Amino acid sequence: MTVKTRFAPSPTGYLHVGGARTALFSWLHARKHGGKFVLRIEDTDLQRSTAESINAILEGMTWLGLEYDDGPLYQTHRFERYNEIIQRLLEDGLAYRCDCSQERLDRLREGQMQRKEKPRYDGHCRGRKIDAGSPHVVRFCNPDTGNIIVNDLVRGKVVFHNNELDDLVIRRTDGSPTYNLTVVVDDLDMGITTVIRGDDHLNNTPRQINILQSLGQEPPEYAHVPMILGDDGARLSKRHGAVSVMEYRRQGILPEALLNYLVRLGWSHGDQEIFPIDDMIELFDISDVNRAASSFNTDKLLWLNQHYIKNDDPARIARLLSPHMGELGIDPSVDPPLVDVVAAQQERAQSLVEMAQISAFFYQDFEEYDETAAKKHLRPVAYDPLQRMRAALESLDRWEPEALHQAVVDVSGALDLKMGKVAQPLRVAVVGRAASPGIDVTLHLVGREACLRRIDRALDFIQKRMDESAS
RNA sequence: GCUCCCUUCGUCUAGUGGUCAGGACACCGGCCUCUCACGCCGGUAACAGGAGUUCGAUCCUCCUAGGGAGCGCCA
Repeated sequence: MTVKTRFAPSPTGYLHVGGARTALFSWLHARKHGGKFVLRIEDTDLQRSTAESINAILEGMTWLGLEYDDGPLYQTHRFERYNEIIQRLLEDGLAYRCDCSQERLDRLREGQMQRKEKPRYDGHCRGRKIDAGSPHVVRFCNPDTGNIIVNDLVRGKVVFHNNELDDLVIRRTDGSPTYNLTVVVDDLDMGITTVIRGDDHLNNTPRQINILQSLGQEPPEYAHVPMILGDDGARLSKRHGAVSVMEYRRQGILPEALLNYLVRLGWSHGDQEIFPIDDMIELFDISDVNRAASSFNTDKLLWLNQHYIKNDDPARIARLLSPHMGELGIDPSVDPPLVDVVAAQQERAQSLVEMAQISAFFYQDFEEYDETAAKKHLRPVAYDPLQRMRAALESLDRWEPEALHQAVVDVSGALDLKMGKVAQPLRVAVVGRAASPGIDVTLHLVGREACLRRIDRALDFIQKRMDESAS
């Protein structure tokens, strides 16, 4: 049988990293086994489902490259089918109408809680004949005895007792079907062989198996993967920072870095840390996923991100960096070529946002010197070296890295100074900070005109300092 | 409250009835070096607790503690 998995989010928010990870696992499982991966939108909650949310989910899936072979399928388009099944269950006596009032249910619940029992429906309407024309819900007639055994691919064997379960509502008063019914019907109709989802659904599984069996069907395989926690061990939420997949894109994370990070959360293959997509598909095995929840660690994600930035084709990184430059008000299509900037900065940034920030000086004069850098390097002792550097640079007829490097070496030699004594003031003068790519590449990319202009500015700056201390 | 699930360095994890309990991120040293970064070398750091089984338990069993999920006319 061909493997078929699905990702079935409810469109009530953004695609968050936890959802993205279960989607990734499902996708990997399908790809590994040459199967199909389906995207299904569980939008039966008409109050909370929104079109924006659907778009956000689709956008997130696309960005991550988790392409689906079928879908998106919408549950709201399938109400007829669900009703057909509900009707069948009613006719077979496996479901029944219930008109218990909210008050009665509340009272029942309250009494059970007081007696320290698990709150659940008491089957009051099971034997009653309720007119189909009057307001009612439909409940599934859950077996009273026996066990349900789930052989979970991640959890192993989990046993549930039917006497712990109750008769759940499968159709609301307004005629709409509920989650536990729709999942069962959809997974069945779509031929899903492996249900991979968050472990918050583990407790729903026996109910769904019961419905499935009452329809005369065999349950699919299940794999309940643990959730993702925040740095502090609490359930991941907005206060931990970014939870939306698209937020990571805004923060300059590469999709392959996020995927690599997510696949290693709760899963591993020996000591391997770097997993390009093809490796993941080859090596991933859903049954190797850990049972315990794991905490999201942004530092490690950034490390992976830096790894991918560092090792990727500069042209691609430049393309991805471009919008982040735009955010800073820089037109990335002017000189120097963004690809050259990327090549120079590739090992120096953990994110595209950071790369944009540390690369702005290539395109525009900086506002102010970094205070400590100026204090340390733009001092009176640096005046003479800077002035000589300016002269040397001005007379240079080739503005190329080798020639620029030689110029710095020559000036240091002439003054009998270590190279750093010349290069650092020069760097601060040209970039405004104490850190940048190699001084030769930096000067080259900034360009002659801007370099000379900024050196003059630095000389003025030092002159002013000297004047001030003299008076 | 009841049912189900989980527990190895701060974090992600490997691991076996006998290991100096391994790797990665982070952190701390050092090297490289015009700065930063990269890279390289080294270091700190963990089997939740208690019983039992066993010649021997991180590993098997039970209990406790802690964490999580579910118990909706939400999904």
